[in-house]
Amino acid sequence: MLTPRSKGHDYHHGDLRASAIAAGREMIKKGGINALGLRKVAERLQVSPASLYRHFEDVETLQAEICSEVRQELGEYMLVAREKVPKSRSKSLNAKLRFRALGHAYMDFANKNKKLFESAFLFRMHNQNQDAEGLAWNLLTESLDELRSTGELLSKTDEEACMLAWSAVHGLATLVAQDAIEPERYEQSKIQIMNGVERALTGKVSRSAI
Amino acid sequence: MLTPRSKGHDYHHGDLRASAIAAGREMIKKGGINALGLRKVAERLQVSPASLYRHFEDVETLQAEICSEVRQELGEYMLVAREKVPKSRSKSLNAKLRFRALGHAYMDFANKNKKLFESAFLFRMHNQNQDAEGLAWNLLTESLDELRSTGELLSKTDEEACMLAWSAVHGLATLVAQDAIEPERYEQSKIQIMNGVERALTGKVSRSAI
DNA sequence: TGTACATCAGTGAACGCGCGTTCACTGATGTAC
DNA sequence: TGTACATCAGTGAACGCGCGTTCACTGATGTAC
Repeated sequence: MLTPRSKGHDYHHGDLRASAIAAGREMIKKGGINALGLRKVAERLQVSPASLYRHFEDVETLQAEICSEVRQELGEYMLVAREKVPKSRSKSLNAKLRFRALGHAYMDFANKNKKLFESAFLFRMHNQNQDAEGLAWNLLTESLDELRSTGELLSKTDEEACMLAWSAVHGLATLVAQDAIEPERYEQSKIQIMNGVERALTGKVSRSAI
Repeated sequence: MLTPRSKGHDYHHGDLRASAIAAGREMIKKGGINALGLRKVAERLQVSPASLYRHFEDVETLQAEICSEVRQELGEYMLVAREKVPKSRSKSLNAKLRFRALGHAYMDFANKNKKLFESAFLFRMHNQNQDAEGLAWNLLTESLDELRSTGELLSKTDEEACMLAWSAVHGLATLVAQDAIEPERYEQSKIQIMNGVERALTGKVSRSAI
């Protein structure tokens, strides 16, 4: 069970599949979805183009798998951010802070990974609709449940809460990913969005939440 | 000054530039930004590929001009919708209705012209930053001024109003354009967004506005 | 422990394709005389 | 009104390029005996 590297130039790559996804991810990260190409991935991995067909049906499958992976990353990024929120005495404040952390994380991910974020939603595989986008979405509804259970959610707004929160946060994320927001205004904008959403959902904005 | 058509097969096209933009627009409308190609446009117009270089520096210029035109269309679509709003007695109700009309129009345009909308913001020409996107944006700030002058805008929200309104509306527009919203839920979602935004900006939602 | 063999992840050469762009050209048009 | 000429929007053929995909192949690996 020695590592295959030890034997001369490895005829077998080791884990070409994972490497291809990682390499493709980097290409999208740098140049957007159109920068990804099967031949370019092969060249980057010092491997023949044909070899990739052992692992992916075609180039679209590769695209879709990378995008799915990025959506998963986004969800995990949000999860981590939420868990970092320090516990506060008040349950309701806690719920608000956790909610805001999710929103911030979503937008920050888009800001840090503009091209990846932009691409992630362009190709959804039809076979698995709610795998990864589901994670971000589930975190949102979970968070709204939390707010609701502490009585912070205006009863009138309950139905529309999800839609508004999602659209507003996704909207700014999209704008920042497309460089439509001046970088120096981003942090401020992010807070404005969360304030607006919080005001719409709860009728006010907690000072300590800002 | 007879129409050039009258003379056999027209060697000169008439207005190749405008035709090319129109043809390109249709291609993007059907197949997204990647469906646009210089050779395809030429073929569609029954014209040699080289002829297009009399009117466009390269294919990117053509792309950019089409996208700019679509942004202009979007603004005009909003303008028309706003002017259709019947005048009401109350100035403040009037301002709200006009505001909502703008938001609805923005999202409706995206819903009716998914691919065009999606593409419109992908390519902004660097030479003219605020021509056409400016129109939609200017209508928004104009509308917020209107709300402010009737005293409907919460003073606290003033700074963030613009950002929230823009992000929320643009967010749903993006989602619907990418087929991330089930068609039968679109109308409802649209209203939810505008209710949420209005609540965030004014602290309440007028019954007569829904 | 050594040998024969099936497996299958890789190779490398070739395929056809459509793309954007170039170039020397042609012929319709409007203008000057 | 008729003719010579400059203009310039079109032609059509060719360019090189990079792409996704295919195919018969090769050789490293693990397994059965």
